[in-house]
Amino acid sequence: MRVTRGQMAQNRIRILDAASELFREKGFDAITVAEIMNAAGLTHGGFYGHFNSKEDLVAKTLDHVFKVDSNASFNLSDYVERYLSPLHRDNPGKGCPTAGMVAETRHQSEAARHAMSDGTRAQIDRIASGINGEPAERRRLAIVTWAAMVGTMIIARAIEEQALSDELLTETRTWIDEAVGGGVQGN
Amino acid sequence: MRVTRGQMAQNRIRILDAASELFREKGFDAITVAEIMNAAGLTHGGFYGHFNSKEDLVAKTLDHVFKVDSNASFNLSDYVERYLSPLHRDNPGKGCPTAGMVAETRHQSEAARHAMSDGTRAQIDRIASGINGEPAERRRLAIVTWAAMVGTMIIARAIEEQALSDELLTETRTWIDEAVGGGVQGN
DNA sequence: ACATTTACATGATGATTATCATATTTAGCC
DNA sequence: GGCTAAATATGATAATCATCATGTAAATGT
Repeated sequence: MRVTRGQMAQNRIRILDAASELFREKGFDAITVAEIMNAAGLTHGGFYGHFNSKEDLVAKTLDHVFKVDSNASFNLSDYVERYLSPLHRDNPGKGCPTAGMVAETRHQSEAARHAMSDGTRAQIDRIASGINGEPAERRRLAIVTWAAMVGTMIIARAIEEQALSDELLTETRTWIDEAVGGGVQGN
Repeated sequence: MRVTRGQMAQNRIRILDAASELFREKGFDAITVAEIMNAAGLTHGGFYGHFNSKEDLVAKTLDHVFKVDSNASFNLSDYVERYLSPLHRDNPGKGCPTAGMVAETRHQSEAARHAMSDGTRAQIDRIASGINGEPAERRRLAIVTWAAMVGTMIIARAIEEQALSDELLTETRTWIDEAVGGGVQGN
């Protein structure tokens, strides 16, 4: 049955939101088009009215999730504390799109990798804006901080030994506090 | 046709080596059992004489690759320089097993995640052994260094924009040189 | 109001792929 | 040297899934 223009636009968002969460949670390959549509409250057939292919959806999902992400207010210390937490580690579906999807993005379309470029650049700029010092130093520290956060989260999620996983989170957080804490701007 | 005990053992290694390279290159899901067996010079049917399932192979491959890895001689500065290079970024199949497989390991069996734990712990110890200072500080810096290396490589491989990708490699390398360079032991 | 288009549902289809069944050959043991 | 079991090859099978085909109802424009 046909629906309103507005309803259709809303459905599209619901699909993107569902895809975003499911992809972060289980990965692009493990999630089926039908599962995404179901999570969005629709059936699989309608999918191709919204997207050209699953590949297309992946790219659009990355665009979408980085757009949403950029609207949040940002305080570096708070962000790092929430990021490097067991809660975040244990809930990838609601968590950082980069930590959840970067690695798989390597095998995706150019459009998807382009979206990841944009998300990465924006994130580095955002982190750099929370650091004091010379521009070049701020940028370098922002890159290392972001890489360490993402790397720590991905490793922490992959390993079985919880004590080690916890330690990675704690130690990286402590290091960032020290390296960047003195340079944090604002409160 | 039946083969020698020795030949069979060698075939097993060939399967593990092939799996190791293909998994790093394309990911666990994208590679089929048949492809691995072909790369090992065998056909798909023989697979189940060596492993119980593909899931089993994934775990055994991680065990195998971290075992091989641990035999290499180790100098931190050289290692970091080779690691954070475009050559390494562009050849994941021959590259770091962690960078190539950690993210996907989250969705694998407990045995696989256990192997990843062991590999991670060994790697952190190895890096820490290349740093000077108090034990706790060495360990923390080793964790951050490793997380930043892995994170940088995963992101650098995922993004489309080469200039940004190159920059990530360079900046993380520069940071490690500064942070750890003064603390490097030996030559 | 009507005609038409469209958004979505239901129900194929064809490809892929892990795993199993069976055949074949020969190593390992007597 | 011959027997037996093992290692691999060849050839199913059954499930999964992206995508397509078609139906249906209601929204949109006149």
